[in-house]
Amino acid sequence: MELSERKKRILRAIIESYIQTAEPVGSKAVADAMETAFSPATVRNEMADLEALGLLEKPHTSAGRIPSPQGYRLYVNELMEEHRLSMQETDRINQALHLKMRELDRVIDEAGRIVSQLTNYPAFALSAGSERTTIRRFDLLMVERNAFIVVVMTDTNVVRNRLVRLPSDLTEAQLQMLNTLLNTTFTGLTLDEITPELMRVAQHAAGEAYGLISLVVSFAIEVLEELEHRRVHTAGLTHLLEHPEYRSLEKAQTLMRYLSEEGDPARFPVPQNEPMRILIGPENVADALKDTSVVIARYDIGGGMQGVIGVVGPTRMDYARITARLSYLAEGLARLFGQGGLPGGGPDGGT
Amino acid sequence: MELSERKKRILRAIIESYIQTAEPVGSKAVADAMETAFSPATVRNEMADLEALGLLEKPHTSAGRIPSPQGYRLYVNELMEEHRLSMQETDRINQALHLKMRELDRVIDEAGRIVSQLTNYPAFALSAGSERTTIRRFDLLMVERNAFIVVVMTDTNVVRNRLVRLPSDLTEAQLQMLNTLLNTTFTGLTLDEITPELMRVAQHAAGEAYGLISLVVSFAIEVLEELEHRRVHTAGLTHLLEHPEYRSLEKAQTLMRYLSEEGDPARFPVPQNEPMRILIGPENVADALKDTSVVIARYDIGGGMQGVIGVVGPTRMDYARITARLSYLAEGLARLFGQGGLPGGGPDGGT
DNA sequence: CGTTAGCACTCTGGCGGATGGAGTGCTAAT
DNA sequence: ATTAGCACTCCATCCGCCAGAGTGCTAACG
Repeated sequence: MELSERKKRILRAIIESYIQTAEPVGSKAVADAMETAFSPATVRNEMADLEALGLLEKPHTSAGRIPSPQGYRLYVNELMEEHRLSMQETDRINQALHLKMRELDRVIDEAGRIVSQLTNYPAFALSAGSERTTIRRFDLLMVERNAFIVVVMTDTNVVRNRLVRLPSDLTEAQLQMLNTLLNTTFTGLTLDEITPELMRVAQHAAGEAYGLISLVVSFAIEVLEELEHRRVHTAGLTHLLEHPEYRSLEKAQTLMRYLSEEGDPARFPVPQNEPMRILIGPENVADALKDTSVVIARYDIGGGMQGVIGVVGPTRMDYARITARLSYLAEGLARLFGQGGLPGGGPDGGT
Repeated sequence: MELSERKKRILRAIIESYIQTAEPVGSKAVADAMETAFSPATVRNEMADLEALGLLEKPHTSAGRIPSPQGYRLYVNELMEEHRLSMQETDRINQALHLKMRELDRVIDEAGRIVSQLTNYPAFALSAGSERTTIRRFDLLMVERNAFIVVVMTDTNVVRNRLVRLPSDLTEAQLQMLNTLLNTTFTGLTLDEITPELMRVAQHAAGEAYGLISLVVSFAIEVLEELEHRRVHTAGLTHLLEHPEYRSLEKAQTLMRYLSEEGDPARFPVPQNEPMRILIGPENVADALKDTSVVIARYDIGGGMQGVIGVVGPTRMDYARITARLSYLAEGLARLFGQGGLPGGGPDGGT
C-alpha cells in the first residue's frame, strides 16, 4: 500500500528527529518541526495509523514514538535524501587515500579508521582474499656471501620479499641456478598445486643447494596463504560508547566483543548486485547484531577482486550521511587499487 | 621506616583481595583470610596504622580499606611474589611468536593482541623507530617492458619493495644504468641528507630516464620515513569494560579515547635501566591515566633498537600475573627480532 | 468530513526519606 | 599485647510520591 504524502512527511520527520536525539518523539515536536503546520492532534492521528502499519513503535504507553526497523527500511528505501559531502570531508578522504602508504593491508586498515572518524561509528574493513593466486616470478638478490633477498611476485601483482641468512656461504652462480630452477618449477602454481613431490624433485635438481629450495618455497607458500586469508579489521570501537543506546554497558560489551573478535569475515555479507547494502536491526543474521544496523559498501578492485568496508551502529543511525561518505570512500578505494585492473600503477602489494 | 612482618602480611592480604574483588576489604575478611589467626580487632588496629602511613585508604568512614597508590607501590616493590606461567600460557605465547608472519609491524601488532588476551587488559605496543637509518642498496627488477620492481634494503636489514608501472617502455640497459646510479648516489644517506640538489644532480646524470630517479628515490624516502615513524598499536580495549572501575562509562570512554587516539608515543615512557617498569596511578604523567596503572616492558632488538609493549588497567590490577606474562613475551620478542643483531635468520623487515 | 481543542488517563523518571548492613574506632577486660 | 563488645557512621537499596510528557478519545468546528 502507498502512504499519503503527509504520512510520509511525518514519518520522515520522526525518524530524522529520532536519529538526532535518540529520544522518542511526540506529536507536538513533529507538529512544530514540519513546515506546513498541523496541530499535534492531527499528527497524533497519523502517528496512530503509522503505528498500525508497523512503521512506528511506542516504548510504552505514554512516550513518543520511535521508528520500527520497518520504518527505517522504508525511510532508507524511499524517504531518505542523499547527503552531500562538504568540501572538508571530501578533502579529508582524498588526503587519506593519497597517503603515502600504498600497501594493501595498511590502506584497508586505514580506510576503516577513516570511515570511523568520519561517521563516528565503529567501522570494519575486509581484505579481499583471492584463492587462485599463483607466483609469477621469483628473484633472488645476493646481499652478502651468506645472505640474499627473495622477491616474489604474484599474478595479482603483489610483490613480497624476505631477507634470508645462511649458515654457510653461497656463490653468485649457485644463486643464479636456484633462481632459474625456481622460476621454471614453481611459477604459475596455486597453493595446492605445490606438492611435496614437486618439492622433492626440485630439491634433487638443486644439488647441494637443496636446503634453500624449501626455504624459498615455504616463503612463497606463506605469501600465497596470506593472500588467501581474509581478515577483518575494525576501527573506532570507542565510538559505540558515545551513543545512548549503548550506555547499558552490557550491550556495548557484547557488541564490542563481537566486532573485535577475529572471526568469520563472512558474517559481513558482501553486497552483490548493488554497491551498497544496508541491514537494519533484525535483518542481520548474527544475534549480536539484532538491534544494530550495518551499512556495507563494496568496491571492485581489478582482477575480479572485491573489497568491503562498512559501518556498524544503532538502528537509529544517520543513514543518509553514512551512505554518502561510505560510497565516496569506496569509489576512492576502487580507483586507488583498481585503476582498471592491470595497467598503470596498479595494486602493489609491495613492501 | 620498616614495616612489621604482620603489617606486611595484612597489607598484602588486603591488596590481593582487592585485586580479586574490586571491593573494599574489611577487618573480618582479612582476619579470616590469614593463616595465623588474629581477631578482626587486632587487624583493625594494624589497618589504622597502615592508613596513617598512607598505604591504605578509606572510600568513606564505614567501608573497608582499599590500597592507596603508595600501597600498591610497596606491594610491587617488596611484597609481590613472581607469578609462574602455566605450560598452557607459555605454549600460547610461543605459538603466537612463531606465527608465520614475521614482519615487524605485524608481529608488533600481534604481540599487543596476545598480551591483551593473556592479561584481560588493554595492551599497547610501540614500534621502535630508528632515526639514523640509511638505504644500503637498491635493486631494480624488470617485470615487463613497462614495469619494474624496486627493492630497497636499509642498513638495519629491512627490505621493502614496490611495483612501478610506466607510461612508456624501458630497456634492460636503462634499468641497469639507473640501478648503478642509485647505488652510487643514494646509499648510506640518512633522510635529511637526501637533498633536492642531490636529486637534481642525479636526474641530470640519468639522462632521459630522469623521471624514474625521483620515483624510486621518493619510494626510498617513504621507507625511511616509515621506519622513523613510531606508531602505537593498541589492542583489546574492550577488556576495559570488564572491570568494575570502568562501569561509569565516562571513565571508560575517556580512557579508551586516550588509548586509541594516535598520539605521541612518548606518553608511554620506555623503561631505561630495568627491563620492566610499573607506573601506578598518579605516577603517570598523563592526566587520563591518573587513576590507571601501566606496566611497560622493554625488549632489545639488535642494532641498539628497542621495542616496547605494555598493559593498561585499573590501579587494582594483578601486577604479579601481568609482569610475568609481559616479561616472558618481551624476552620472546627480543629473541625473535634480535637473535644477536646481524647473524643467522635475523631481523627481516621483509615483505 | 477532515481538522482541532480539550481532557482524562497512563507511564516514566527523579527525588526524598526510611531502613538495614557493613565496618570502623574506642574502651574495657583478659 | 590481644580481644570482645558497643556505639556510631555511612552507604546502598527500597519505597512511595509527584511532576511531566504524551497519548487516545470525544466533541466541536469550518
